[in-house]
Amino acid sequence: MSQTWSRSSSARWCPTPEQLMILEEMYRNGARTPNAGQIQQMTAHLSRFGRIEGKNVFYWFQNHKARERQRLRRRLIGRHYQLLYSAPPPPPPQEAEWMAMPEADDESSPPACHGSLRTLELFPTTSTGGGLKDESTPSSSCSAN
Amino acid sequence: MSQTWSRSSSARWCPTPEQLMILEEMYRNGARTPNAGQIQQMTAHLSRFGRIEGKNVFYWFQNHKARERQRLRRRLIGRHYQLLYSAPPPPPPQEAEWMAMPEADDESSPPACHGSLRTLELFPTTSTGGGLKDESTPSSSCSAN
DNA sequence: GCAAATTAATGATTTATTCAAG
DNA sequence: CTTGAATAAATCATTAATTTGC
Repeated sequence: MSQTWSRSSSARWCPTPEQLMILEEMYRNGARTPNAGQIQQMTAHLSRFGRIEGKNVFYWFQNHKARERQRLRRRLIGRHYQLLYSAPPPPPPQEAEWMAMPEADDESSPPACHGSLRTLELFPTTSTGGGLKDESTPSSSCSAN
Repeated sequence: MSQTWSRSSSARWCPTPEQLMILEEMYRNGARTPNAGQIQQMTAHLSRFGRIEGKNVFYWFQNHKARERQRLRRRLIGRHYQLLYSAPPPPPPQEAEWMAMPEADDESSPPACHGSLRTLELFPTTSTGGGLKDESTPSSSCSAN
């Protein structure tokens, strides 16, 4: 798409310092994925400092968020886990009854860190709810939704 | 409580990048609520990359599923509140109205900087409701950063 | 000091997910 | 099982920094 924007219109929006400042401020204040209404307002106000459209604001937040995350991720990947084993059986049951858990909470380990690898081998995990046999799993056959 | 998990050995399982990747891959492949047999297999394979127990796998799936759901739910409800006409051409090149997002927030958890916030004057919500207009300062000097 | 070449940032598009509805 | 809604991730493309040679 070599759009020969011979015209003067910049091919793409270029934020003015003021706009950028405001955007960053909003981001710092928690704005992460503004909705249509918010974007409209933001755009309306930002346009006082230069030409800007809603999509620019939308994209800006998308990119900013994604890249911020990306950077964190990269800096964080330097961390090697491998803390080794921790034998003591935590509060939960052993591997024989844990399946009995009716309701697992929803706050324990935030799967945060990601790694970088691109080769996984999965065995046919057919979750057809009948493929495998559950040996000891007593009651509660947690039926998937 | 009784156990004084000194430091080191994290009291709770901490997935290695490889394990996390494999788990996510399995999730993507459809595994949502693996049964005992499946969990055993998964655990067996995952243990090649670090210490892990069946309950860890079980909990991981429970939490992952629950969080995905929660996240989506949040988006949808946020949308429901002001989903009047929000058209969705954010990605598309066409410029019209763009999208509608849930609400501002984050889950990626930026390092910190949340605590005290500051009274950011997010523009007085004056022109609320339609005053969409962007145009002013045609050629803005692109110079930021 | 400047201009071409190279690299780094970052705006804009496309693609792949997710869960929920029908 | 298929489709709808809405991203976020991955990718493309263009602008700005910088590096280099003169």
